[in-house]
Amino acid sequence: MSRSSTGYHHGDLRRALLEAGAALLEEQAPARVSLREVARRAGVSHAAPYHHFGDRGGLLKAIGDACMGDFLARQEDAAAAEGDPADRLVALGEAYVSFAAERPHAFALVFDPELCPPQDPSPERAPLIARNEDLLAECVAAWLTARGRGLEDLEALSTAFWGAVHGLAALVGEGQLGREQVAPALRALVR
Amino acid sequence: MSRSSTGYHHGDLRRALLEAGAALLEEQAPARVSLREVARRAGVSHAAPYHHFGDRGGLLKAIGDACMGDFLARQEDAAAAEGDPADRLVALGEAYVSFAAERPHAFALVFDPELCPPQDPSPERAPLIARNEDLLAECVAAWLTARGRGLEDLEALSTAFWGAVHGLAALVGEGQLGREQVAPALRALVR
DNA sequence: CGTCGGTCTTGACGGTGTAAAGATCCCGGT
DNA sequence: ACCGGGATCTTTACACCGTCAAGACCGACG
Repeated sequence: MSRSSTGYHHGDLRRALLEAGAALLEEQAPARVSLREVARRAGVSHAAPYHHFGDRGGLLKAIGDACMGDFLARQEDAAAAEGDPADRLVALGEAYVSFAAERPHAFALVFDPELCPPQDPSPERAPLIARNEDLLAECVAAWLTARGRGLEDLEALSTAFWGAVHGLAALVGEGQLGREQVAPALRALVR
Repeated sequence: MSRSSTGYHHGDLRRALLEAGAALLEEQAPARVSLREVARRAGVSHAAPYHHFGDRGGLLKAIGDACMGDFLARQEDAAAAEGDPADRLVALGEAYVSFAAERPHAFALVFDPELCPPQDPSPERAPLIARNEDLLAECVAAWLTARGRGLEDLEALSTAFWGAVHGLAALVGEGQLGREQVAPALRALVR
């Protein structure tokens, strides 16, 4: 079960399909990545993917899990920086937005409710979501205490900040906003 | 060119297709509304739509224009209410979000960059967009002056508020957020 | 009354997702 | 050593989709 392709049996088809699908996703929107094209790029027949992922949704969901990992990793890098809590919050937001700007289709996939249903996420994805929520709440809490405010509004402010950051990211990813408009908006938000 | 369907010539096919498409959009995501199903529901052959809309994208774009009209109308109703500028801002946001919650597929269509490109919007849509931006800026400006602040941050704060409201709407429409989480978040935002 | 142009239908093509059946190969038990 | 079972991959087939080309139909205008 190694990497050698012995002709008939591929050896590592699952990974190859995931990579081909991810590559395709960088070029086209999730709705446009087709099972058959992914199989074509992986050099196998169009029905081969069915053994590893139940159907098209399964493949896209698995790709979405990988994208979610990248997405979280970028946010953690940004939030790991030292500095003023307000700057950290802005950095987290800019990381969120920059992912959506640079990989709009991956971003769209991660939040596609049909492909990646937020209810009962995959076992691989659930911890990433939890970690992301913790990261957000932690940054907001640090910002609150740095401003001498209590934590009674933590939840409301966390979802508000998530909303703001997610909205800016979506608008940039959809081409409604220029990327240069994001930083001023974020700075205005954290006062 | 009236409403009678004389058997062969429909008489008002364009409107009928728009209505059938809009109805289908209430049930399914934009990616899943098919030209053929719309034609089926309108009682015509599968190629009939091509005379009125160039292709599938044309039909979806026209439906999207209508949805944008509904969307703007709802925001204007909300912002027309009297009261504290902060409350007006919250009301505008809740109208924005409630549209996304009640008609998630219409909301998704309006902001779909492939179907409804934000660059060179249709002549029917452009004034709606402009009106919407004015409405937002006006509400934010009133809120700013009510709080005794100058208007130097108007643009940044307008896009920040747009982002927040759009993000909350998207997250609710995608099922990531419960609708009951929105109002507290909005109130926390306007302080 | 004829014919002309717009409206709608029919039929075809290539692409898609999916299911069923067949081919091929690896692996474990004898 | 071998051979049989099960996993992997291919082939074939079907229904649906968007799109195009050709034809049928009808209203309107000469």
